[in-house]
Amino acid sequence: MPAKQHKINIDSIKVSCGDCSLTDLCLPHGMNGQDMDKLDKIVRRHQPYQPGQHVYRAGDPSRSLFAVRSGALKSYCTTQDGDEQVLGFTLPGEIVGLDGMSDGAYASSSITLETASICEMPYEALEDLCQSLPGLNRQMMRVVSKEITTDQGMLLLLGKRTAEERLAAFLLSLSSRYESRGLSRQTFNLPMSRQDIGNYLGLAIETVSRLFASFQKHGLLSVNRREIIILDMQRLNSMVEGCAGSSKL
Amino acid sequence: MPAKQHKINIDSIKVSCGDCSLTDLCLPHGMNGQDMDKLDKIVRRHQPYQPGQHVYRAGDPSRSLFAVRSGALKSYCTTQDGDEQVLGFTLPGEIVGLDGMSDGAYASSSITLETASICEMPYEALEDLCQSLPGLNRQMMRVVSKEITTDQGMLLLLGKRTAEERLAAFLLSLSSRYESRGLSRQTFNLPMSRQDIGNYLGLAIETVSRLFASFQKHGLLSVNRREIIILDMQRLNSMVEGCAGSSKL
DNA sequence: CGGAAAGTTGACGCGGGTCAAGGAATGTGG
DNA sequence: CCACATTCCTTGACCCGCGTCAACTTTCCG
Repeated sequence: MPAKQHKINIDSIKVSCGDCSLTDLCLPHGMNGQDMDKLDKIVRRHQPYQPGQHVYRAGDPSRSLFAVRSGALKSYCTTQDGDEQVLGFTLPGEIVGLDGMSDGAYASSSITLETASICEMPYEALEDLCQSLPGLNRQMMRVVSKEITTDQGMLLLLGKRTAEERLAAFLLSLSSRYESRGLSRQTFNLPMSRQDIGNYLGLAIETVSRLFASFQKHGLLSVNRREIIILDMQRLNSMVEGCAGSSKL
Repeated sequence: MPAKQHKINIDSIKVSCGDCSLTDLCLPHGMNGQDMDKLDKIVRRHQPYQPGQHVYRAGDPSRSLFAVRSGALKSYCTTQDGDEQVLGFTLPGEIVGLDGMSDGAYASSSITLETASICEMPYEALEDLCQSLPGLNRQMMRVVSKEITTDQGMLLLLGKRTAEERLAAFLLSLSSRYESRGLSRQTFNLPMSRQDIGNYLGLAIETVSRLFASFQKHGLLSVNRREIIILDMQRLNSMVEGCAGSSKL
């Protein structure tokens, strides 16, 4: 079975940055063909990651950024007393590994939640490329800056919002992110467990479960295990009104 | 009075990046004299900001980073329903304005808590300079990346820690940041109000007040309004054991 | 001196955490 | 194919940390 998978996937990953449908979310935004070729050369395309496989771990020497082409990742860090804090989820077209650029090692870990294909971009090569492509430099800054505002939106959520508002904001964030890559914004599958959701939102798993039940009871959602159907986008939106950064959370 | 202040301060701000004692915290880290001169040329040195004066506001077109030379800033954003979320405090040697690089406008506001002298560094000039100084480019990425890991440490704090642990972590963060710029790590003055602390840590102002009283009662601190003396660094540390990113919060 | 802003302290109640028990889906070996 | 275990999720009962409300004190500043 692994052998067969290889064959299939070697084909499917033979894609250049130019062909990738995620361009406007990923780094090459606004590049011309020639520049894209250069970027294309430094990107390493791995065979697909298995579910539960680490992309990198906290403390690993950091050498690359990773762009998700398909699948989903969970970023987290672990405290000394052993428990885990989920920092975020990465969907196709999004980038992880930014937190490794400060001191040579990743500050967090990143693990796949489902089978994923991922592009690796070594820092050094990116840096060199930035020297010749000012546009890339700016785009990288934009990505990093976006990450900061996203995290800050999350701070607001955790500091000021009720459990209900947090879950609503979380669902709307997923919805809009799926929509922006051409998928349905009403219907989608959660790639992560209740455990992960609760951890991420600073809530007990039981609270998450109760809220899903409550949302369903009030006609906001239809929930079946990990399948979500948003029935009343309006009211869901009104619950998080005033929350900044609904973009990615 | 404003006139007099002007005179005093024109003298005190006549300093080049080379002379600045904050070099290893600020951008010029590891630059040679010639490179420093170039950076020096693009830095705009303002006359001191008055307490309560905005450095920039959310929504303003973003053009520059700002390095704090003395004083202290508060960064915050405002929700649609009017309330404020404090995102962080900026001490001398630290930089704000990173969240403006993503889409041409600042996502947060920054205001002085006390009289402050601040260096302004326009993005464009920095970008140009990065083309000729690869070291600066890397250093900027490091600063931005650091900001991300800091915010993520804060997410952990808000998501998983009790009120007690949050305040302890906050005080230790201030302590180590003051120490790293040559001040006492035991004794310092809080530049911010209880209001700001509570807002930042996701706590009610009354809770903050009670915790200060409790810490004092147990011999951890001496608190007198905004003057803090840390009496038992050991035990304070043991309260936040396991929290990541105690560096800046 | 008066009025406002900042900080402290006590009483009370609720949101959501914790504990416990019980489904439902998926995997595993016989 | 079925017993059985395991993981994930749900639901109920209880209770505690911290937010809310309110009264008071202290400091600040004209």
